[in-house]
Amino acid sequence: MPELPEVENVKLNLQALGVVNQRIKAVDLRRKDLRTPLKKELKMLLPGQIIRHLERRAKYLVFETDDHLLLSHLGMTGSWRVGSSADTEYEKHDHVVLSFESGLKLIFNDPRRFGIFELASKAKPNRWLKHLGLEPLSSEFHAERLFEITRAVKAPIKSVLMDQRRVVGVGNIYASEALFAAGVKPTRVAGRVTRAECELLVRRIREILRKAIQAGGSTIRDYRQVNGESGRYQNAFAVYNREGQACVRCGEEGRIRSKVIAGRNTFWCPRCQR
DNA sequence: ACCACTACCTGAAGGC
DNA sequence: TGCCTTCAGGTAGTGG
Repeated sequence: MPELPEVENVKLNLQALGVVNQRIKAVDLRRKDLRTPLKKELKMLLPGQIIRHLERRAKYLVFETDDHLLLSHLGMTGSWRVGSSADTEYEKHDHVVLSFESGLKLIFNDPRRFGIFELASKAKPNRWLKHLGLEPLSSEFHAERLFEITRAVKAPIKSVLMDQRRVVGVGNIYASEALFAAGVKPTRVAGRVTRAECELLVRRIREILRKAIQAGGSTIRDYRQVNGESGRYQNAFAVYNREGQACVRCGEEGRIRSKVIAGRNTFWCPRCQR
């Protein structure tokens, strides 16, 4: 997916469009399900509600309205784009349309339909949010904390970074990139990563996520900013999808290796990462 | 309890 | 050109 920087970028784009404080006019569900059913309650309960607040939690967009929470997850291929009430043409895989009284329209497109669009209660813990771990850009995410949560773990450090119950927002791309930047090999048993390395990992993860947000995220294929433009951070990848290429740090030809870890293709430089 | 692996779905790219 | 296989920003669920 869309990892933290992409979702954060969508949030910032929507905030800049002035979605907060707008009143929802209609919710158009153009099919019956994404990863989970698109329930009729969305159509019944949302019109008339004002969006009071919009935040990102992990890789979820959380719209807070007067009486509800509205959760949006982009899955692997989801994107929100702007339209206006004048638009009546839809594209393939446009599954949800949120219309506002101002005339603004938001359209959710998701070819693979791994995304989620659901109502949640303000009062009760939500099934999607309740097991989420540390926000990497918050102060709760620091070297000592990462050191603690990795101690008993025998799985590779990359799995911990991607495990949303431990650290949220870091997905397959940024895990490889952060491990490279910190000089830590993705296959290292998490429990054997040193304090000093945790220090470096925390710093690099933060740095890379921030830079990626500033670049509008990474577009591999489907992800788009809300204005339809691609992100730009894919141009800054040091290792992701660069198997066999020269390492940007040590310069040696044919250095970047890849291997499946935690079910996902993983990239690293065996010379720069230990 | 932990960890690796599968399934969910569509479309693009590569091999033949 | 076309058919077949593989792979892709995620993650809940499973089975060892």
